[in-house]
Amino acid sequence: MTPKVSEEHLDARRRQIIDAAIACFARDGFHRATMQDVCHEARLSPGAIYRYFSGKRELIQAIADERHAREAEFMSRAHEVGGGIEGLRAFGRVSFESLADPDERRRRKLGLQVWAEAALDPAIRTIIMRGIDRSREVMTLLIREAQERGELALDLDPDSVARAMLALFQGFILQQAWDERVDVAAYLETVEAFVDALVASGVTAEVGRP
Amino acid sequence: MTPKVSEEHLDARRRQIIDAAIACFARDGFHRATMQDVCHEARLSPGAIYRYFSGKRELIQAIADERHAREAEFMSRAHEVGGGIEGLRAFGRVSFESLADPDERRRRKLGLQVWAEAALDPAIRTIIMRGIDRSREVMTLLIREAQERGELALDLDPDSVARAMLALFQGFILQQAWDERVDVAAYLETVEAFVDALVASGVTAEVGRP
Amino acid sequence: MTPKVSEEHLDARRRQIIDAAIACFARDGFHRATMQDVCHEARLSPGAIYRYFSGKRELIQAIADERHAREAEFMSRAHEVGGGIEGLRAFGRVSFESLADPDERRRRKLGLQVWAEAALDPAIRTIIMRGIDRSREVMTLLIREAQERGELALDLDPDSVARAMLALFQGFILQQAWDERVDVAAYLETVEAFVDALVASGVTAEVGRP
Amino acid sequence: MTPKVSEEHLDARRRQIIDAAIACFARDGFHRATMQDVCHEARLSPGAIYRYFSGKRELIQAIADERHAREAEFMSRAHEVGGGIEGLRAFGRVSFESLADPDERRRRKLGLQVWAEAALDPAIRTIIMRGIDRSREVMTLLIREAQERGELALDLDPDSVARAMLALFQGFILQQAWDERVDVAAYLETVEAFVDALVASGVTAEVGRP
DNA sequence: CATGAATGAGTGTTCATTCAT
DNA sequence: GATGAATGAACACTCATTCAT
Repeated sequence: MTPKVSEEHLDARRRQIIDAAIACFARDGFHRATMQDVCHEARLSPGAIYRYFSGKRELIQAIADERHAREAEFMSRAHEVGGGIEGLRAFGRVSFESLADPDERRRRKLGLQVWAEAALDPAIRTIIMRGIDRSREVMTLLIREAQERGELALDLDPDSVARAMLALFQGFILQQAWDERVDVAAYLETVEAFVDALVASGVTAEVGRP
Repeated sequence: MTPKVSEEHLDARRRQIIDAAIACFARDGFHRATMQDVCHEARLSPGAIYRYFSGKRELIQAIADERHAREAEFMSRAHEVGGGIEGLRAFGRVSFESLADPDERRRRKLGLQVWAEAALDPAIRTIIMRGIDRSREVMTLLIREAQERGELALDLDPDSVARAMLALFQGFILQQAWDERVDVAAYLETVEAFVDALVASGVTAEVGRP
Repeated sequence: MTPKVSEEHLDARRRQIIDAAIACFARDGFHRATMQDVCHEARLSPGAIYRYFSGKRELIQAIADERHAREAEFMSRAHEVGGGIEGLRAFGRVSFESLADPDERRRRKLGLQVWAEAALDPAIRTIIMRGIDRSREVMTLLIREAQERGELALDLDPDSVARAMLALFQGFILQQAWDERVDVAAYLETVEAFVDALVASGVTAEVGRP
Repeated sequence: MTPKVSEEHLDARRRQIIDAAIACFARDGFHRATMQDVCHEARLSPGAIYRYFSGKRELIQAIADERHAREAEFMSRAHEVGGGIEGLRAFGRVSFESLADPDERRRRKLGLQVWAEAALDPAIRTIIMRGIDRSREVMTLLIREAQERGELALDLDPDSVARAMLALFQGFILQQAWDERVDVAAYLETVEAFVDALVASGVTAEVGRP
């Protein structure tokens, strides 16, 4: 009647399985990787895995969920730093810096599989959209703040700018998934130059007005 | 004695099969879509399809190849318009305008599957990289031209800028794959605002120097 | 109404197809060799082949039939030479000498496929049994003649001796199918020594009787 | 925690599958018999069978391997009886007596399929040659022994005689595969008469020499 | 709780055969 | 007569999932 196994044990098992699944899915993709592969990687039997997850689909969703939670964490950290342009910059820096970690890079590669799956499976889409929409909202907020502070031109559509900032990150993830050697630092510098230019032109425009 | 069907017939069959495959793969993904699905969609028997393609893998590669060819066509069109910033702008416009076509949007959605596959399968990667690297090279060239003409700041790394421009496009494809309702026009306007800002700040910097 | 194509043409086509089939079946076996293989080997289309043979099965049967005819020819040649032991010896020599020809060896290898098929398919069995039973009958006859002439002991069962002589040939075919290097001449010599011994002991027994 | 089934269970399953395969393959041949047939015969699912054998090919090889092991057993039994001619005779008797068992006869019929396959597939060839070469070596040894003891003429080539003895057995297997009704006892008697004759003529020759 | 043997529907693919041209 | 594109019923094999132990 009372739980025979501690809560920690259960959590540890879940972690063990999710980590194994991440390893397998990142290596071979969701569809080529088999549940047997995950079992071997986790050093667990199929029965054990099916005790924690109802099936492959749920395992994929759990992984997508994890990514979303991590994304949300980045969000909050960015917001702590400050508002307006400064917050936006912090957000970008935090995001790109994470790509230096090879472990995170592997996760991102898996993230690409999730993105593709999201385009086909509404359940996955809902999960990842929660994270991405949240990011966009935070950025939209920061952009509006920047506009209010006069750091950014008022005629820019905050939502589109947020989408563009997001695209600059997502596109880089793609390019890095295909070729590990791309220079993160140089790219980040360029992204910051974009922001600088946007700010500069905004100010100029402001100043230029009578 | 010569019932050999015409070359056109053969080409038409190939098209028929590829179109059916695109429909199926875009709907269900490469892995969930079965060859039987493709057969039904193409109203052809398995044997017929295997006469034109050696297997599912080759079908996927043929589709990836097509995308690459289409991409290359966009390239050349952009280059015709002009050099420097003007060429870059044309390139963006042509690319984004294509996204208005619902048929092209379906293809882009499938393209996302190809991107994910490319991260796992070197053969697919090679195919799509041909197209993407070509795009990047053309853009890098246009950016260098713009720098020489004084349209763009000299301290920008042309390759990274090209990557960023590409990312602005790729990221948008992603976002559109998840939510069809995103506003293409507004996004394009913002991307152009980015370019304007970059040009403006480059000129200013130039002018500002003694 | 009148045949547009000469009888010779038809026969030539049949030969062309059978030869191609022999080549393919000897190389890969009946089951692994495809009708397409036969088509390529014969430089003919499937439609053409199906005009001459109703299917793969009939093609196999036609090949088995050919072997039977060839076997029957050996028979008659052996009988021409003479009766009794001399005929038996001639029969053996003719049979084994044919194995020196590499082309015939290839045919024999195919013959092994036919033997295996005969154990499963009554139609094939009937065909090959016609040839083999005929051989046995001829040999039984020769053995009886030899017994009547006092060349062979009377207590030998003619049918069993014929079976044994046949087995000495068939077993060698098998061994040669697995290893081409076996020494035909040495083997033939041994078989003849067997016959000599049989004759010698038969004579001795005869002489030994009061 | 330890639901790992016993080693015996695993062995029993292997047997169950091999027996089912033998039944199917003997009935329809390797190529006409489907894995589904084997599944039904074994009352097991495809997945279960593929847990024990990697494919149809391995199943065939396992069956060939079994035959080889059985052959080797006959060998050793024959050798126990004695050396020289007596051993050779024992060898023949043991081999032919086994053919009285209908179960063994079914296995021999399947053996014919293996022989045919061996002529095409080097892997199968290697397996069966191990058994057959071993038999030949043992027989060659016995023949040499017989020659040393003066039981057999010295001018006989031991290897060829061994081949001939083997052929007498193999050829009979063939003939029995096509027609079950052949008289094993009569044939064995004839084979023994051959050996008697060989011995008699050898001794005579020996004695006849000054 | 965990195991892993077993399931069986479903996969990509083949190939003997047909038939419009 | 001949062609070869097309058919479609199998085929060998896989793998997510279950359940007796």
